[in-house]
Amino acid sequence: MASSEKEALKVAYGTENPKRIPAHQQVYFKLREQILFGELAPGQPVTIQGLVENLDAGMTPVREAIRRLTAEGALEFQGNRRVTVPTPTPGGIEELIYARQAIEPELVRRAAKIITADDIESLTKIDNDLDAAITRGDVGAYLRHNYAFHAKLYAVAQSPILTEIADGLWLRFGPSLRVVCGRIGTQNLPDEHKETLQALSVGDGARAAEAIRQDVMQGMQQVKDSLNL
Amino acid sequence: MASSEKEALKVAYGTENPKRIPAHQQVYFKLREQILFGELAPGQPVTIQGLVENLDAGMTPVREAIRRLTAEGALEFQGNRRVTVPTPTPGGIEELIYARQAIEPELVRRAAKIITADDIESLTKIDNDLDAAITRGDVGAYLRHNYAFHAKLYAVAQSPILTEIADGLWLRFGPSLRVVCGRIGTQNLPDEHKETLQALSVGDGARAAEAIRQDVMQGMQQVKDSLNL
DNA sequence: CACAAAAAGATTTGATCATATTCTGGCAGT
DNA sequence: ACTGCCAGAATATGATCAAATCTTTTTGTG
Repeated sequence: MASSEKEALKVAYGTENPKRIPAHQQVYFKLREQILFGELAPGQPVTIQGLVENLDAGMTPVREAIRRLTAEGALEFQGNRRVTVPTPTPGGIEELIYARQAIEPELVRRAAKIITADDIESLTKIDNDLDAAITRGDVGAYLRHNYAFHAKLYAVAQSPILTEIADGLWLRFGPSLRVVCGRIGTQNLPDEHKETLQALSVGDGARAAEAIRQDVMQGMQQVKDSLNL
Repeated sequence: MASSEKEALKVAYGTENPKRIPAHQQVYFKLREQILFGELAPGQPVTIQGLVENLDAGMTPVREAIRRLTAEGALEFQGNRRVTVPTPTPGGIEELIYARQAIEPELVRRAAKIITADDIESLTKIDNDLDAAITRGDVGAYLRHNYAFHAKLYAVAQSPILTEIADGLWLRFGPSLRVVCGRIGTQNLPDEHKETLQALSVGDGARAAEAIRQDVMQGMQQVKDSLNL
C-alpha cells in the first residue's frame, strides 16, 4: 500500500533524523577539523581548487565553507584573492589571552549552576582519555581531548552566544597550539582540569571558574613563550 | 615616463585603495547595513532569491554573504533551509550584556594608551552629530552615529580580534536596538560618551573604560526592559 | 450535508554544478 | 630591470535538481 511507504518515509526522515547534511556544511566541518587539530599549519595557503580535490566536493560548497571560516577568524583573506591560515602575532596572542580569560570562566560559572552528575561523569571520562594521551605523548589525541573537555563545559553552560565566541577563539589559536605541542611535546602542558572537576562536583562555581582561568592562562602563556612572541 | 604611471598606479591602487570590490563583499556590506540599522526586523525571513532581486546581484555572492553573516551571528539558520534575523531571547540578551561589558571596556583601555588628539577630535565630532540626531528624534541617524562612535573607539584600539568580536556583538543586538528605539524614541537613551571623551582627553583609561561600561550596560538594560525579556 | 483532516499537486526556494569571465603572478623577451 | 603576455586560480552567472511550503482536492465522519 502507498500509506505504508509513506509511513516508512516518516520514520526514516522523521522529526529530526539524519536528514541530509548539505555539502557546504560537511566541507565546513571537515575543514574546521583540519584547522583545529592539525593538518593545516599557520601561514599555509588554502586554495579553493586544492580543497575541491582534497575533500572531493564541488566548488560552491568549498567556497561557502571558506567564507564562513574566514568570518570566524580561522582563515584570513590576504587582500589579493588568496586565503591562508593566519600567522600568530604578539598582539594577536595578547588579545586571545584577554578574550579567553574573559569568556571561559563565565561559561564555567554558568555551567556550575546547572551541571548534572552525568555531565561530571562524562567530563571525567574525557579527562582520563586526555591524561592517557599525555602519557602516551600522542599530540593529536591530546588536542582533541583537550578541546573536547572545554567544549563539553560550554555545552553544559547552555549559553549559545558565549559558546560561539569561545569556539571562535579556539579556531584562532588552534593551529598555533598544534605547533607548540609538536615542539615541546605533551608534557609540561597545563592541566587544571582535576581542580575544575572537583570544584564543579561540590558546586563551587567560583573556584571552578578560577581553575579554568588558570588552565587557560597557562596554556596561552605556553603558546606565547614557545613562539617567542 | 613609465615610472610616473607606476607612481600613479601605486597611489591609486596603493596600499589599500579602492581596487575592485568583489560582488560578494558588496553584498555583505549592504546586507550588514540593513541588519545593523534597520530594514530587517527580528524574526524576519531572509531569502536568497529575495536578495538577488533586492540587491541586484548574482546568486553565488548573495549566498556567500549570507554564510558569512550567519557565521557572525547576524543571521540564523532555521534548521530547514531557511535563514532569518534572530529573535532576541532573555538568555541571549544576558549573554550579550556579559560579553559587551567584558570586551568593550578593554578596547577602550587599549585605545586610551595610544589615542591621538586627532582621534579625540573625530570622536567629538561624531558625538555632536549623535546629539543632533537625538534632539531631532532621528532614529536612523542615532543608530548610525552611535555605532560610528563605538566603531571609531575600536579602530583606535588597534586590536583586530577584539574588534571583530565586538562588531559581531553589534550585529546580534542591532535589530533589537532598532526596535527599541522605534518604540521609545531617541530620548532617554544612555549617553556616557561625554564622560568617556573627557577621560580619554586626560589619558585616564580606567575612567574611560568604566564610562563605556556604563554606557553599554544602560543601553542593554534599556533593550532588555523594552522587550519585556 | 458540512466540516476537518489528510493527500496530491503546484509553486517557490535552496543546493549544486558546469561554464564563462576576470584577475593575479610569473616568465620571457627586450 | 622593465613591459607585455600567458597560465592558472578565483569570481560570478545561469541552468538544473531537490526539497519544503502552500494550495487545492479528496475523503471520512458526525
